[in-house]
Amino acid sequence: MDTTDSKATGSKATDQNALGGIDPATVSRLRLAIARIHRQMVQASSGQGLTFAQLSALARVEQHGPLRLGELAARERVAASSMTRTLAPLTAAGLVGKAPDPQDGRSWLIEVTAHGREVLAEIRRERSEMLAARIGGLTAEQCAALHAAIPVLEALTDEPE
Amino acid sequence: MDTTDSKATGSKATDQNALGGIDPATVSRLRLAIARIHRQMVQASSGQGLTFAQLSALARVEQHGPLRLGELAARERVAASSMTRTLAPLTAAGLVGKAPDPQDGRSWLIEVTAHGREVLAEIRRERSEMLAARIGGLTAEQCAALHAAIPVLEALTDEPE
DNA sequence: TATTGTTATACTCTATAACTATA
DNA sequence: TATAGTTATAGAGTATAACAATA
Repeated sequence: MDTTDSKATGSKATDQNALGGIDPATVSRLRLAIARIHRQMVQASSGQGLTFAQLSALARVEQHGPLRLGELAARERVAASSMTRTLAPLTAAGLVGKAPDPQDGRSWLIEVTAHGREVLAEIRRERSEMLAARIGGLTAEQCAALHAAIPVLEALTDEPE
Repeated sequence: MDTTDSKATGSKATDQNALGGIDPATVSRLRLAIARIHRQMVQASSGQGLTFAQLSALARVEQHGPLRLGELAARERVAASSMTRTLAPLTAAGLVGKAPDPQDGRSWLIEVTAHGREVLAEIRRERSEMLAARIGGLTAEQCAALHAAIPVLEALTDEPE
C-alpha cells in the first residue's frame, strides 16, 4: 500500500535531505534488498544459457560498440583477468567477436555479433520471469515507485568520476 | 537530471500499467542494474568483516528471533548446506548462538547474541560508504525516487506465497 | 522411513600474482 | 621498462549428493 515506509525512514526525512542522501540505516536496507534480489535472480536464471556476468558484459559491449578488453573490464568494474574468463564462452558461442586491434598488437577489439544481438533481444523479452512475476504482484503505486527508481539505480552503477 | 528516462520506458507507460507490471525490456534493465550494484557492493565491502551472505543471515536472525537452521535457510532462500557454511563463522565469532532445539533433537535454534546486535548496529551505521557516497551524488529528485522504491525492493525479496 | 543438519565435492565469479607478447 | 591480455591459483557463495543422528 504505502511505499514510503514509516518505521525506519519516515522520521529522518528532513536531515536525510539536508545531507543530500539517505540515512545509513536505510542505505543498509537498500544494500540488503539488492543483495537478496540478486541472489534470487541468480538462482532463478541458473542454467538458462548466459550467466549474469556474461549477460552484463554482452549488454555493455552491445551498448558501447567495439571496446578493448581492458576498457570493457574497466567499465564493468572487474579485473582484466575476470573479463578474459567471462568473454571466453561468449566468443566460443559466437555472441561477441574478438578482432586484433589495428592500433595495438597487444590488444583486442570486442564487438557484439548479429547473433549476440539476437540472443540479447531474446533474453530481454523472455528471461525475467521471476522478477517480472514478483513485480506483477505489486500494487500500482509500488510499481510506479519502482519504475521511477530504475534510472536512479542505473545511475548508481555508473562511475562516480 | 530526469529520473523518468524516456528512451526505453516512457513510450510503454500505458500497456505497462495495463499488465500491472513493467515491460520486459525495463525489467531487464532493473536486473542488470541490481546485478551491477551488487557486484560493486561486494567489491567495496570485501575484507570488512562480515560477508554479504553472513550479514544477510545475521540480519534475518535478528529480525525473526530464534529460528531453526532449516527455517533460516528457507527464509534466506538458500540450501541448508549453504546456511550451515554461512553460520559457521558467525557462531565462531559469537555473533549468533546455536542452542539445541528442545522440541527436536536433530535441530538447532539460531539466535543473535548481544555482540551480534552490536556488530549489526555498527555495520548499519558505518558500512555503506560506497553506496552512500553514490547516493550523495544524486539529485534530490533521484534521491526521493530511490527512497520511495526501497520498501518496494524489499517487497520483491519476500516470498510470493 | 522421513527429516534435520553436516560433509564432500563442484561450479561460477572474482581477485592477485606470475607470465607472454607487444609498445 | 611499461602495458595488454592470459593463465594459475585461491576464496566466497552456492548447489547436489551422500551421510549422520533423530523422529
